[in-house]
Amino acid sequence: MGRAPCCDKANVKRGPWSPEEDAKLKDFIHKFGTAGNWIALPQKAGLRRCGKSCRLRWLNYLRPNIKHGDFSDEEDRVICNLYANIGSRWSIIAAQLPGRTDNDIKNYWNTKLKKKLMGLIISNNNSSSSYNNNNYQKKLPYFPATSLHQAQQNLGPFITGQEQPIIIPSAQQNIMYTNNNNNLMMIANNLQNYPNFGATNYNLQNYPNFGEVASCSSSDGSYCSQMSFGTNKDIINIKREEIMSFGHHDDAIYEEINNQQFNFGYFGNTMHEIATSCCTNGNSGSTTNNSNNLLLYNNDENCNKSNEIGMFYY
DNA sequence: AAGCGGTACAACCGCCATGAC
DNA sequence: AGTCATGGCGGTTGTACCGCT
Repeated sequence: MGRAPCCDKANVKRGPWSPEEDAKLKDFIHKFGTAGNWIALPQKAGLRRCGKSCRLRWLNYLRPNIKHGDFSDEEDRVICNLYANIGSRWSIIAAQLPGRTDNDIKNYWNTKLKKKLMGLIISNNNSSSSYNNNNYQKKLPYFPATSLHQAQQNLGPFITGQEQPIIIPSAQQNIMYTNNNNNLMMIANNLQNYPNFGATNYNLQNYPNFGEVASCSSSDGSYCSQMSFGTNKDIINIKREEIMSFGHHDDAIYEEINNQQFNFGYFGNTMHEIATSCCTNGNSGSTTNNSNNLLLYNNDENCNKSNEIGMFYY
């Protein structure tokens, strides 16, 4: 037996609210408040609506001082910053933006802001030139680095000091990078669509040298096996064979650091694997020093590199 | 003008936490 | 301590609108 419905679904009106209904709800709440009981409110107010529907209508549209649309750059920045830190906790994000509702912010993120940020992904075969547009870059939020101490706390056992390589969970969602022009990119954010990914949380945006320099190089001319952030000391060794074999090891993702394997996340069972490589011009395998593109690929069922998801430019 | 696809956003659904009893 | 009603929340859906063909 399931939960009893909160209202008689057959006898309540659904769909868009009419101005008359809005007026009734506003009038009632102004006179009597909600009395702490939304379920009983519609009957008292003479509305053929579910109590939950009344609550939503009031909180999202009728209560005073609600703002709609026209998100400012500052609001964009706050949303991006918080999303990068806490994910889709819309109510918490909304609490930082007076007049904004969680629903509004959620819709804004899903329909506009995410695309705005992910506009940095270069689709197949496109050149990166359009992403050098200054007008666009100026609007990007910037995530300042904090302390090494905090970074070490966040990274836990995976950072042993600046002299040591660190793991970059390259496919972890919501990781922000900036280059030396303060241009920000969100990398691999689309991987949030793989629900089991991210079993381990990292917060690399607090790594002190993030926000400074990002570069990519090839050690043997055939593929990128190193990415550098900040200084030459901060080398991320990416063993491409491992990255190319996402999902091969019990659906886990490994990187090898100092001859030790670290598992830093899982994909679900049904996804096709993802491969990465760095390159300068969108062609896999043609990597050169100081490239600043990262390609993501879908792999097919046989784990052969298939179509490109997109190229991240940073 | 009609059909179609894409987009934006209001509204709904269902799960979960909380508090009253 | 257990049960249940309610509110809160995030994900998803429905639909109006718009631009393109």
